[in-house]
Amino acid sequence: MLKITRLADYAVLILCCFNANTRRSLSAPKIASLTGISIATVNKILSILLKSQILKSSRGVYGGYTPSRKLADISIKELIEAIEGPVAITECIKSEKNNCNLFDTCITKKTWGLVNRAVKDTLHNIKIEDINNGFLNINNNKTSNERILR
Amino acid sequence: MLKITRLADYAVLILCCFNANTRRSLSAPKIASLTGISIATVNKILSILLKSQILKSSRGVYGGYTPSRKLADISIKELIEAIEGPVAITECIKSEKNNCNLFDTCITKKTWGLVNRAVKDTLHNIKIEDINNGFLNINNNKTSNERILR
DNA sequence: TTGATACTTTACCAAATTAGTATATATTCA
DNA sequence: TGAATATATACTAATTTGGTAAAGTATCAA
Repeated sequence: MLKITRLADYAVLILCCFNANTRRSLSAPKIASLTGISIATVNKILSILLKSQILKSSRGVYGGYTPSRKLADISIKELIEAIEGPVAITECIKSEKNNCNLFDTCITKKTWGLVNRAVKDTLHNIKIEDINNGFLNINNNKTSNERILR
Repeated sequence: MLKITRLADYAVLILCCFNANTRRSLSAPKIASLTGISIATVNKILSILLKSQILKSSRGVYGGYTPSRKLADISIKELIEAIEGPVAITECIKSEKNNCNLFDTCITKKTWGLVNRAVKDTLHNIKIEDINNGFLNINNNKTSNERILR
């Protein structure tokens, strides 16, 4: 199904807990209580986001997590890819390594490549800050209007 | 993962076997040999597309399948939805029925609604005929450029 | 130095989804 | 009547997913 995983969904929700202005770090238990996600699951996600260097952390009593970059620079696409790996709406997109028997003869491969790019662009253009501001403008950028893909 | 199922992928490939000009019907074995998909799997997909009234069929020695409508009017979105059900990139999109514990409090719900619409639009704008012509213009229509979603 | 708080890593498992196949039946027409 | 075709249902193996558990390591303040 054309669906992101629940963990990726959670990752976005978690990033939305941080405030663009105050540089406050948040502990995992705090995030769990803010979002309603279980602490174990929160931990799992945070450690992935840490490895992807989207978050940084500090240990100890006053430890916690903070975004490594501005919320205006962190996109939904990044978060989804941190959790799920590269966005690839079909098998043939993610691989040189031919994981589909039809790879060589298939005539729709090219199409999926284009669709994939369109989806990725959409996800890339939505930043956490946009969500927090409650204001979203989901358009491809102007250049995409002239883009004729073949 | 943000991926369509392989069967949905196949469905698109199968529709691409039909020719916009000749109204020839194709048998399941013929489609299997054209695409390289196994006959059993082809049968499975064809019967789904039949129920969705995207294809019509006739039995008997000269039987086979034909698209119910023009290839210019059949979108990728339709085919994906025939196989997988409505496009819903998150749990909260497809349901009144609250399948996510966070439904009531979640602040990203609205965002996913907008992303979902953008993805659906993209898929809707690609028709089988476009693929067969090898010419694709994946843009949202002009009105979408002015669309400010909030 | 000790204990509370928090991060970190790894592994596990149940449930759901997916892909593919198999089997049996019905219809058409030469 | 038999060959070619559609139609329907059920089954299974493999994979993915969501969620949890357990056993650490680090920091800091009392």
